[in-house]
Amino acid sequence: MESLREVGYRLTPQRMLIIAIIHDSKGHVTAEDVHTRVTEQYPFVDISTVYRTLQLLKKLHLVNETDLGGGRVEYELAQEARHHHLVCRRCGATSPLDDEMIDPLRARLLEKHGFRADMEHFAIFGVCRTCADKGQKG
Amino acid sequence: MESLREVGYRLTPQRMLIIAIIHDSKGHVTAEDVHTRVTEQYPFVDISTVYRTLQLLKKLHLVNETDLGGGRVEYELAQEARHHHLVCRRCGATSPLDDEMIDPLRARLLEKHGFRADMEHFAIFGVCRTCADKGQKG
DNA sequence: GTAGTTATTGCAAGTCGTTGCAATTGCATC
DNA sequence: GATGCAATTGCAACGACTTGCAATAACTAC
Ligand SMILES: [Mn+2]
Ligand SMILES: [Mn+2]
Ligand SMILES: [Zn+2]
Ligand SMILES: [Zn+2]
Repeated sequence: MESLREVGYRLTPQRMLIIAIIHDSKGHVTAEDVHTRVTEQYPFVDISTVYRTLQLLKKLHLVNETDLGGGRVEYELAQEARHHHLVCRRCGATSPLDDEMIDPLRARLLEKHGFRADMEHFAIFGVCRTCADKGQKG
Repeated sequence: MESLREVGYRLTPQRMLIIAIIHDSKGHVTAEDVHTRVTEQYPFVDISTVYRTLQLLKKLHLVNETDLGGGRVEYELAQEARHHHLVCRRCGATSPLDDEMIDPLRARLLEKHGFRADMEHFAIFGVCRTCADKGQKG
């Protein structure tokens, strides 16, 4: 919470509120979600401030940003245990995916291309088992 | 080119032009690129028609859509050989990535989760070898 | 505590992309 | 080749997010 100041950023009431809200949120929130909750306590905060703060927290790797295809980007506290999401194009269901599933790819990219891939919080689109079964596709 | 009609869509001059432009383009183009070239030949086509046509071609798996972080989405003819892109967050360089690198992940997702992942044209962000070397990070 | 410096904010305007709707047009049928 | 109907288009309005800028306020030094 004080970490912002340690890295040379100013600790404003807006930022404190936004950070607290992100911490209190279970799972993903949109910028609009955050803005709604911020203005309950501090009515004059502009949504652009929320967006700018989220960008800052993302840059500092304190939050992850992901587009799960819902029309608005989602944010989440950067967890200890990295995870990702599978998103079904048919039914819209999302299920979490352990980072171990994609870690081999990260290793391969580093080994073969010298590329240090972030892959902090991926959304992988496709068709879930349930929908594939329904479609009799094999 | 006639494939649209075969699948039950109407073949309009706008669509024919847009498809021809995508075919003639080497590599990625933005909707604005396409619109600019369309209006050179057919001045009254609206950009919303370009967007709608690109969405349609994407749905039919004739083009791939990807956000490489450049502020506008890029489109590309769906190639025979699938590929992806590595994008360096520091220098902005992008390099193509053979699908073989991520195919094992696709297989693992199907095997362990029954999930048929698309992963048609991924953008993977991170730090390229050159930038990592410059930064003396190991 | 005051003053000065500069980051941050709120606001308004801008950008990229999507969408509702009435007018147009492709295409099937006669 | 005329008629009818639904798909498609152009246009304008909208939605999510970003950005320029002047006013404000956090921090630093006294
Ligand atoms: Mn998540
Ligand atoms: Mn490509
Ligand atoms: Zn599903
Ligand atoms: Zn680089």
